[in-house]
Amino acid sequence: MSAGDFESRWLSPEVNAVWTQFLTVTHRLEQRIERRLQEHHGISHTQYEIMVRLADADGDHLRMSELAERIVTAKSAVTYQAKRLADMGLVETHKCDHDNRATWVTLTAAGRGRLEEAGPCILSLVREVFLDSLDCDQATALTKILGTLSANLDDAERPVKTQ
Amino acid sequence: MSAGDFESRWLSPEVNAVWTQFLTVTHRLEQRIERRLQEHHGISHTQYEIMVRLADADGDHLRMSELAERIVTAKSAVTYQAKRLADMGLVETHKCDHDNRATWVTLTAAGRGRLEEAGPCILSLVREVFLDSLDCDQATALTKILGTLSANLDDAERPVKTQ
DNA sequence: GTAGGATGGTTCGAAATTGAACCGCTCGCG
DNA sequence: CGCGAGCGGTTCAATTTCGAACCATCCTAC
Repeated sequence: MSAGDFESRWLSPEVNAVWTQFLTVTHRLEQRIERRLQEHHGISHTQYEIMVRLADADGDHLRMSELAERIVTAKSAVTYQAKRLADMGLVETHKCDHDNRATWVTLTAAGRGRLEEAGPCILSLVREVFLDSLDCDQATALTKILGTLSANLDDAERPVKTQ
Repeated sequence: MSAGDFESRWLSPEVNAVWTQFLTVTHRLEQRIERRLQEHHGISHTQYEIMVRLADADGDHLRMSELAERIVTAKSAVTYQAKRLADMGLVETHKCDHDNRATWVTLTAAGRGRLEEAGPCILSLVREVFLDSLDCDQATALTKILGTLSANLDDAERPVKTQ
């Protein structure tokens, strides 16, 4: 508590416990989602997230790099997964008229169908294990926490453009 | 708000936004940690976590499966990473006297040294981007949230032993 | 004791992710 | 126009992770 030198380099035991638990809990949750999705619906969490973003998008389509940005992965991973989803018939790819470089990925009817099965299934898990346990104060706190965390990450990402 | 059928299968827009942001933010944070660790200290986040758990443990050693449980990965992944850490000289493995099946993994002096460099580096990142932004209420809310989330995951993990 | 089931680890193959290298296309500026 | 910078995607090798199969050891009950 008063060991300034210590505190500045490491975390206090309590804070450290919170941080460790954060890591543990996010991993465990991720694993449960992954398993549920894989077992019940034959898709990975990444593939599910791709489809969710497409369904949210205007006209059910998005470019490769837009997808990469939204699901926070490398572009090459999106190329790979889009191919797999296309093989499954859940997604289609075609060139964009306006920009010959771009590749559109669009959700097929089958893709939408699969999403309508999988969505409620995994959302019920998320609610059950996570969201439903929050009381009102906790929910607003979590919202705020995520907001500032997001903003901090944004800031940290522009290394030079400071100010 | 009143569309009961809708609400029960999907998430309300606001809650959905929180959930999406949760996924995004955890991914982004993970990536920043990974990159920082790799660039500045030549180890992956998994390897770092292994060493942290060892340093926390009594006598600086832990068995393979204890490690697997604590960092929440498959046993085979621990075998793999322990081998890599051993190649770097940061860790040593030897058989346990009491149980011939078990393999002890212990932190070497070099490992402890590396950890003492890397720890403050990544913890400062975590504080800067995450922990320091929390006010008192948010911190206690987060602690509680993580606690119940953890408990919920525990419950969900015993599929049969209900009651 | 000893058979059978559980526990601890390793090995193997399959799948996924990453970053770098690369190609083609677009756009702005002279 | 046309050149060069930068964007959008793909490909490739390297790394990591997972789960299943497997072996060895331990332990309990008979």
